[in-house]
Amino acid sequence: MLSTAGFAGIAALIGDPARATMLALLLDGRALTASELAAAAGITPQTASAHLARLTEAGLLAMERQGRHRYHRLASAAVAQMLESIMAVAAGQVAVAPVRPRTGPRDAAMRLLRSCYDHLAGQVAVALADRLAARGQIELSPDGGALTEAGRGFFAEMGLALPEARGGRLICRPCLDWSERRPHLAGRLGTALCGFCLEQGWMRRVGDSRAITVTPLGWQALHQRFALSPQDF
Amino acid sequence: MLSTAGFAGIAALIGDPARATMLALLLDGRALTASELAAAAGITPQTASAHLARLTEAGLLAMERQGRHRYHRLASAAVAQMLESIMAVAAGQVAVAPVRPRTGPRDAAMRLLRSCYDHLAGQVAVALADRLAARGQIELSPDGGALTEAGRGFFAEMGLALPEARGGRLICRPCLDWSERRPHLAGRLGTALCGFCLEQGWMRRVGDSRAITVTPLGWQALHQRFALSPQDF
DNA sequence: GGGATGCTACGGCGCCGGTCGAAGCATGAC
DNA sequence: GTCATGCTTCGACCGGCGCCGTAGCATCCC
Repeated sequence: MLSTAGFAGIAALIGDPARATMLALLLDGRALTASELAAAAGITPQTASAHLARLTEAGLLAMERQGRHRYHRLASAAVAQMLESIMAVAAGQVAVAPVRPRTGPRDAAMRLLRSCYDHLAGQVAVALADRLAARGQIELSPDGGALTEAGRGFFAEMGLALPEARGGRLICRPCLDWSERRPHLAGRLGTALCGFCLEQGWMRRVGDSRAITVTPLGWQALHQRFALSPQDF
Repeated sequence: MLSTAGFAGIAALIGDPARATMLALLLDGRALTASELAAAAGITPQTASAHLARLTEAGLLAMERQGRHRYHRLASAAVAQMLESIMAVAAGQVAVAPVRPRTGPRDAAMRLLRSCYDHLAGQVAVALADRLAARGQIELSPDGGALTEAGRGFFAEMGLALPEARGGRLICRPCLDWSERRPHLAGRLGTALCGFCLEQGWMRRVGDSRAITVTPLGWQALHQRFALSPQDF
């Protein structure tokens, strides 16, 4: 077959626990240094260096040098989507397993709200998508989605600049959440909405994790715009 | 992190060349026996048996016994989509590599038209999607897609029964083609269209490969309905 | 029944690759 | 200049896993 070799090679790269941890850490779209990634994966810098070189060589990561630091990030959205789809399958088989692994408070924050490459994921993100769908502002299915005229007006009134897609239609790609197992907003609309929430000060990244917190101003806005309150979660 | 362990485990399973070959072979959605898969992967039946047991255990494959045969197939569409997304990334890095691996006639047939789990892929499939988009019968983007009113009428006139999605909208998920690097029709519409072409005798599966050929009747229909001719490829 | 076929369980061999220690280069701080 | 920091390269160790041979179990044919 044409691409079986490269196919298995890519998967094998992701298959190593240390590399998988680093890739998962980069899934929020930010760029991290080799040292940070090494510490996160629990390996020495020299080992991480070899891993990062292979990942970059394979086209999964992109690297840019800045002074004596070298920042590594995911090479493309296609890579992020691949990682997400693997996580979705992995989460599915966890659900089959009888043992539900103990989840600490850090995981709780991650499950509530987090960044997913360039958009929002977690309970809040799923709830947002649900509200929009219930109001007929978007239409979602496992296979695709669309923004309705009502939705277009809603976002315009909110002050969110909506990029146009070919054909005059805005696109929202559903992204299967590994914790919720429900689709949420990705695509151009998901990216725009995520950026808007951060710019407006509604949400803030937490430390060096993928977790995101909603600010008091954010809860006010979510309540007003989406009828969502903290006690809903 | 919650799912890093299982995440790497899934990828490691796909990372082995023998298992990757078997999974790629099952990507057309059919169920094959352990012996067939062993022969395709170039390993002995006992080795294949161990591989298949692990893949089934992990929830990637489903197995059903029928007499003294045991048929293995992909466990879900989520698994198929995961494999496709990995192939898309793998194909992308091949394009970066300067060496274009030699492709035989079998690969040529695969590139022209093949099945992709439950829908069509390859040059013909991409051309079909292009025609529909150019006529305004569907709207495609890397993130999602939708069937327009014009498209709904077109398929109804053709005699294709269209399943309804929630919200009254039909969904066509774009699926990035590993050979063409362009989106083609997946989702409910893609599945329905693939089944329709096979039922009408427009296309036929070739042997035990994923390749699909267009019958003379099929070329006639493709010319009439989509203005596509064999010399277009 | 006897024999053939499809598949699986067990044991041992061999090797790929992940790991770290030590050393070598860069870049920046002073 | 001298030193410190961040990262990479090299060499060697070794654990894990893919592989097959042999044997055992289930199913079908005659």
